[in-house]
Amino acid sequence: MYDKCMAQTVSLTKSPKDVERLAEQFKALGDGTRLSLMMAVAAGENAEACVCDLTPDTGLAQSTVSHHLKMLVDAGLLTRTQRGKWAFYALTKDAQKLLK
Amino acid sequence: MYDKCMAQTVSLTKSPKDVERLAEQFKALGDGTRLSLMMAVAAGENAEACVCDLTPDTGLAQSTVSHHLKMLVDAGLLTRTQRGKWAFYALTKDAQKLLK
DNA sequence: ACCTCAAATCGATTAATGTCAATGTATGAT
DNA sequence: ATCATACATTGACATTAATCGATTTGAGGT
Repeated sequence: MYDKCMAQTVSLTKSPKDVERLAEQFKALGDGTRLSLMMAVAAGENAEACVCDLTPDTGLAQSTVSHHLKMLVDAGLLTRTQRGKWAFYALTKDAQKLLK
Repeated sequence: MYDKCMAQTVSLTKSPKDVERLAEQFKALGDGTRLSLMMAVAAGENAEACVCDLTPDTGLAQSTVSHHLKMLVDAGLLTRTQRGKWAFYALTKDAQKLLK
């Protein structure tokens, strides 16, 4: 019935580097804890939040939350701003695009 | 200067189950190999591709590619259709939304 | 029936990730 | 100067994930 595989793949639209960067962002979002953190930040007043507000809801240690937030910053999904004793995190453009 | 943390988080818009599902989809996309597979599928003729076309570009073993494709199907990002000896994979609506 | 080809599954190994407790650092208050 | 608070970093541990080779399944062809 079928005598050959009809499909043909063509060259990708994104460079390998772009793919890796995008994969890094997806990976950062691909964890329940981190995705919840992102949504908590987005839902915060002025669309930002500090660690002290974010930690309790997670049920995790503060150091763990801090670690996850760093990953999200490194992936270009959150910005970090120090204000007084607190560090405020907010979504980047990339994050808004991916979570839209 | 600042005497309290001003930010307040509010309840999330998505249920925990939705968050977990979405996180699973992001996790599935959060791997260079799988993301490349998704783009190769999208770029294929009729926006579909079979394993035999996808495998060579990855440089990985066929069993590994098959494993990744299964993960993408389980996450609801790809559909699988058997045609003759070949299995054709295509993007789901969810995938099109996330990769747009 | 047998053979071939495409793909999936299995078992094992190695690498990466999530988590915590403990410690370090920086900021502001007393 | 000391202290408390808010976060970050480190080191260790347990779990998960990526990968391969070998085997199995399934669909057609001879």
